[in-house]
Amino acid sequence: MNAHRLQGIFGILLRTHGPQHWWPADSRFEVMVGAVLTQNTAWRNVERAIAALVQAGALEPRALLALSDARLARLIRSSGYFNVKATRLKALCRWYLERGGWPRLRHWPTGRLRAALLSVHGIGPETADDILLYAFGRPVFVVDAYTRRLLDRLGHAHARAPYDQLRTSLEATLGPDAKLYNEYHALIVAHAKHVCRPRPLCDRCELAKGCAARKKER
DNA sequence: ACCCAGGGTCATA
DNA sequence: TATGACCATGGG
Repeated sequence: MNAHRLQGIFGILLRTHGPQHWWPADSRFEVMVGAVLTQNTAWRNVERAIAALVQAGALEPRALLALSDARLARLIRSSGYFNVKATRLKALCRWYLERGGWPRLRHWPTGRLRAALLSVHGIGPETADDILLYAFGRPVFVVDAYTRRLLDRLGHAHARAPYDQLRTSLEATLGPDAKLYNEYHALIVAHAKHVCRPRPLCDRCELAKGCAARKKER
């Protein structure tokens, strides 16, 4: 799939859904926390968990680390997998503080930052890339299940390829552009939520023209 | 009652 | 490399 096609898809998504203004958070640290909490979880449930952390004054790395595991798990209960995610949040906070937080990490080259994030227990490729793009502003294309599903339906050759293969393919085609990647990923999520559900309703959007799932249903 | 949601780890083949 | 079990809440 060439650059023109990818940009065309972007244009359709943008016209259909409008600018998304992502990531919905008030701070870089909130982006990082949200990236962990939203792992395989509806955003609605994450919002409640973040509100509880704010209420507890724990949306800050030191304050979060000061909580007991049980207390933290209770606060983020609504986001599901709360025991797992409590451990992951603490691991991320420790990593963040031990390296001097934003004042230091902001100077790290993207490759080193990505490798470091991936070394944190519970931070996989998508969570790392959410943080790189939306907290650090790095030109990294975030790939998620929605991205694969959409690109697969539209006939992208690497839609089912391993994570980094698809990511680097998209980045190579589009060129490094954090603003574009920011909006593109947000639009894909918006599209998945409002139009292109697992049972495709592609008739409602312009992408219907190239949608394999729609062709199959007819 | 079932499926899905802005994944990741670990054990196994 | 590629499956499958597991983690768990909340909405449709």
